[in-house]
Order: sequence, then C-alpha cells, then structure tokens
Amino acid sequence: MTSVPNPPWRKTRKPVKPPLSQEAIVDVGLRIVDAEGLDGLSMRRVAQELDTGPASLYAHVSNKDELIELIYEKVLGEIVLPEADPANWQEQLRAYARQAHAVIAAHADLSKATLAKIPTGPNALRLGEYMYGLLIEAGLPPLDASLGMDRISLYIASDAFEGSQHYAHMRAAGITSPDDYMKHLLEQIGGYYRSLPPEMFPYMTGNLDALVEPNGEDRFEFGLDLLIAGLEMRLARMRESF
Amino acid sequence: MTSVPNPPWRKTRKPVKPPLSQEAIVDVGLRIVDAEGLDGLSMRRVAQELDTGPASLYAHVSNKDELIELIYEKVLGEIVLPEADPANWQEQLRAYARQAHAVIAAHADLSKATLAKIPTGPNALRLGEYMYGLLIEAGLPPLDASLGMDRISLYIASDAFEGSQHYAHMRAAGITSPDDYMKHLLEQIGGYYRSLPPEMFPYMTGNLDALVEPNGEDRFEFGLDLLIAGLEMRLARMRESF
DNA sequence: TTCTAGTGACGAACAGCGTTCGTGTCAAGT
DNA sequence: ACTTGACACGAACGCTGTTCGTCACTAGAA
Repeated sequence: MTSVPNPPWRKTRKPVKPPLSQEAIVDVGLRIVDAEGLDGLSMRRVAQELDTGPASLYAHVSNKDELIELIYEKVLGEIVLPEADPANWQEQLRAYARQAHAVIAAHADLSKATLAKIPTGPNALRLGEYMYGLLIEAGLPPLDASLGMDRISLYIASDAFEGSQHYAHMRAAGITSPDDYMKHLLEQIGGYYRSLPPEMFPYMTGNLDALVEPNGEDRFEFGLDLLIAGLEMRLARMRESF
Repeated sequence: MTSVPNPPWRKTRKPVKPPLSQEAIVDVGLRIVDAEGLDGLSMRRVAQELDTGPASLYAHVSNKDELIELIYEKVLGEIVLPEADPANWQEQLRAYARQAHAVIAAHADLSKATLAKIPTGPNALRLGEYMYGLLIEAGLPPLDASLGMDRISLYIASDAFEGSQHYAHMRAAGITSPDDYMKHLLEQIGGYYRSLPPEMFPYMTGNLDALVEPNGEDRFEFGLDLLIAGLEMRLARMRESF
C-alpha cells in the first residue's frame, strides 16, 4: 500500500491484526464449514478470511486433514454428557445418541470427517469412555460393550452424514426452506416410485406410502431403537445363561 | 506423431481404436477406482486411459458425479439375490447383507458414493424391492419394513466405507499386507490407549483388550446382529399385541 | 453426385485446489 | 551489537472439473 518508511519517532508499529494461531485458524475453519460445507473449506479460503496467504497457515497446521480433525474435535467438545445412571442405561444411551447426533448434524457435512478417520482426540476419547462405561455398568461383557460403542458411534456419524447430504442437495437446488425441499423431494421420489412397473416391483409400488412417509428424525430414531433393542436382547440372553 | 498426409490410394484409414461409449468410460472408471480408489478417479485419468482428452468424455457422461453413479450402479449389478424364503427371513437378511457388503467393500471406497446420494438406478431398486419384500413377507408392517430396509442399507454402506478408509490408510502408509497393517495398527492404538491416565479413562484402560481385539468382520457381524435382533423384537411385540 | 446439417472428438483455456520453496522480517538470546 | 531462529508469505508447481470453439466426418436431402 505505502512504501513510506516508518517515522523514527514511532519506534515500531504494533500490528493491528491479531497474530495467527492454531485456534484462530480452527475457529475460522469451523465458521466456513458451517456456512458453506466441508467442500467450501479450502486453505486459501481460510487464509483469505485471516488476511493472509495460504502458505502462512502451514506454520500452525501441518495439513488440511489435520485442520479438519481439529475442527471436528472442537465440535465434539460441544457435547455435554448426561450424568451416568446405569439402571436406565437404555434411556441414557438414547439421550446421548440424540445429543451427539444433533451436535454433529448442526455442522453441515463435517460428519464426513469422522467416517474417514479413527477419532483419537481428547474429546473423542471422553465420549468413548462415557459410552463404554455406560454399557459395562449396564452389565454387558466388555467385548459386547466395545462393539456396541463402536457400532453406535458409526451409526450416529453415518446418519448425520446422510442427512447433511440432503441438506447440501437442497442448497444446491437453491431451496432455502426445509419444508419446501421435503415437499419437492417427496413429489419427485414418490412420483418416480409410482411410475415403476408393478409386476417388477410389487412390494414398493404396493406399499408406497410407508416408503416416502418417514422423515429424517423418524429414520434415526428407528435405527437407534433397533440397536438398543439388540443390546437389550444380548444382555437378557447373557443373564439367563447363568 | 506424423504430419504426412494419407496416401491417396488408401481412401480412408479406419480408426484402430474402438469408438468412445458410455460403457467403455464406465468400465475404465471402475478399473481406476479399484486400482487407486475414488480419489484416484479423475476425468483426465479416464480420458488418458482411453487415449483421448478429458473434453471428449462429456459427450457420453454429463458429469463426474454421473460417472460415479454409473460406476456404482454397475457394481450393484454384481450382487445376486438369494431366493426369497420368508420363513427364514433373519438368515436371508443376514446372507443378503453379507453379500452386498462384500461386493461393495471389494471396490475400494466407492461406498462413499452411496452415502452421498439416494440410489435410484435399476439395480438399487432391485435390491430395495428384495429387502422390502423380505421384511413384509416376514410379517412386519410396511412402515417397519421400509425403515428397516433403509437402516440396513445405510449400515452396509457405512461399514463398507469405514473399512475402505482403513484400507486407504494402509496403502498410504506403504504397507501391502493386511496382516502387517493390523499388527501395526493394534500396536499403535493399543499403545496409545495404554498410555492414557487410568483415573480419567478407567473403563478404557481397564478393559483394553476388548477394545482392540475385534476385527472388521467381527464388528460388521455384531452390528448386523443388533439390527436383526431389533427387528425380531419388533415383530414379536407386534404379534403379542393381538 | 453434391450440398448441408448435425454429431462426436478434442486442444486450449479458466478458475480453483493443496502444498512447497525461498525470501523477507522481526524479536529474543548471547 | 550480532546472531539465530521462528513466523509470514509471494510465487510457483502440478493437479482438478468443466466449457468453448474448432475440426473431421457421416447421414440425409436435393
């Protein structure tokens, strides 16, 4: 902008913009993901938001992958754990899953990151320890508790991701209201199913309403019910074998 | 290569290479995905393999997304459906899930494509109709059958994707043998868990073996058992309410 | 047979990406 | 006062998906 040297009576001009830091980078990154999705996140975009060049970020973050991991860890920190009460482990597990799902789903398609990596950050460990303890105290053998935790975590992340894809399609189609999108989608899919030849697809064409009726929340709850009921059955079978 | 004009006595030289077609493009695309993963698939790469430029592909495929969808549909065609036998619906469902999982997992991280889209191709419909019919004939009300089909499809795809990520990490680390990778991973994760402070993570550090012992197949089977058991319980509860 | 319309092939280019290199700048330690 | 080291960052490399304009060629009409 200006090449005039600093006047000698003002020794050094303190920089007006805050210095770069990993935290600032992660904050900006999360803001971008929230606003534009994971695909909208680029090193250049983050740098631009911080009034600098992309190369400057690499002093604080070794990778784009690492940046995404840090963003994800920060989001996991938003989850607050209900007090453990092993007598009602089913309801506790359900409450935890709902909350974790809601928090993750609130940040666009960030859930893609979990599916792609084994989470090892402090917050991921905190959540894992919680679920593991809950299932062990409920009476499940450690192996079942470990597998149950693993499967439920996968379920939460994958459903959140699937939901985010719908949201992305909605935005790509230029629709802003989720209701309008749902209506649009139902008409489109429903109409398509209706046009299928009934002799080839007797069940789908014959029971069409049940296919298109349930919304995202219904689907999530149903799957969660199945998983928890499966764990219950395992626990009951284990108990009666003694 | 050569700018010498065609000799006039050879009227027209028939092109030796086969003409471009959607099928050829999809075939090459699938081969690339198998060999290098979904990230290795690029329009340029496909064009190169077909001895042409990237622009030529767009006459047969409107999009990279459409290409991926076509590749996925082709893979789904590899799944052969067991004859329906509603009396043993649990075993049938299990067999179907295993096969679908195996087929999808055999093609690197192509499963990412399903998670990202609602499958509407002919093969996806064929599989959906099969599951829907199986669950309805088993006695489940259509809504439960619809949701069950939806959740099991999601589970198959998401587990296949998670598995493919491990495979990708393995290849990125330069390890070729899955056994070596497993050993490497177990040492790394196990060592990390062991180093955690026991007062903060009593359950994980206290029941460490159960965390790292099960392999990918164990995990898939466990989750599948949970889902099927959940459906069984639903069916039983429905029957006793009459 | 000659002209024309249309289709597929494709080189070149655009705008964007993650990442690295080398240089510059500034503050702390000796 | 001088050196050292950490951070900042402009420029560039090689890659991406996609579009534009041009070219060759084939099929049908005149």
